[in-house]
Amino acid sequence: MQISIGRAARTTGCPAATIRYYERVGLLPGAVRGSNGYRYYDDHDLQRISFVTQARELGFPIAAVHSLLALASHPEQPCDAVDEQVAEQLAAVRLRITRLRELEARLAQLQDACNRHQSMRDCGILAALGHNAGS
Amino acid sequence: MQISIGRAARTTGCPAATIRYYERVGLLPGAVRGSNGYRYYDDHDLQRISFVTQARELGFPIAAVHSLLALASHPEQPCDAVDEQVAEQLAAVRLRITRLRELEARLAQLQDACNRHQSMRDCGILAALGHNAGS
DNA sequence: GCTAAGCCTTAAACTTGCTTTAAGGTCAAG
DNA sequence: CTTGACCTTAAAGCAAGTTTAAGGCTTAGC
Repeated sequence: MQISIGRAARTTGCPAATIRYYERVGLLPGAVRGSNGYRYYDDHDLQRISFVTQARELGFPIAAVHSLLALASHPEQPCDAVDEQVAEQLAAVRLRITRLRELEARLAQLQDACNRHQSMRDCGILAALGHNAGS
Repeated sequence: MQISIGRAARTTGCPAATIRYYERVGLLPGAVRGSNGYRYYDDHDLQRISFVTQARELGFPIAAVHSLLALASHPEQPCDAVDEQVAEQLAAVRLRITRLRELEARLAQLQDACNRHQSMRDCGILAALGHNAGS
């Protein structure tokens, strides 16, 4: 069952332009073309698009998705390398969460610094940004 | 007291190339130039560089820093608008934290899905990525 | 049969927030 | 007076797409 790129986009949730982009950067093989030049996709292609989309949504950079795909094409091998990639990505996500929480604390503090007065002259926010108080 | 861009960079922690970039995009006024064409900065300039750097570190997009600077230059006005920007940014950060925690949960699950076996054929990770299990 | 909407094609430019490179002028030390 | 660190500019590169321009296909309605 062959479907056009627009339908593939609606099916997978990955925009058509992005599918073309993934093809260009080698994450997807060149699609089968109709006599009109249109790309057509079957179930297998859709699965691959989903794989890439899921991996990207999980925050894996394009290069990491490349290597996941390469690993996935050798089902005999042990999956240690895949594990490692996941662990790495998990660590990266946790680091980002930590950073963002620090940021959240600073912003909340900034919010407190204002709150009680009306003119910007005495607003703690602008003062805090001015010199490196708060960091 | 005038210092060169390199010293200003070391003092503020903002790389020289980035200071030039901020000047180009209008976050910093054009610096005073020596007869050699070099940029020179005084304390006031350094404060402005710090303001911009701090705001960027807090995740404010360039456009938001622009508007914070515009607001900061009218000290008579009430600071509601500044509050609002901070609140907005805080909300954005909290949203990102939420998203990242979801991501963390999915990745942790993915990690569990493997763990117990050795060949990629049965590895839950690749299976989970293949179709939209796990999402 | 014809037209208009809606889908497809490509290459190339735009986005954000810088960083890096290339090619060259300047300045301070030894 | 030469070496090395610093400064200048314009331009290209990065991630990861998105948007635009200019054009061809296809299909439903009249």
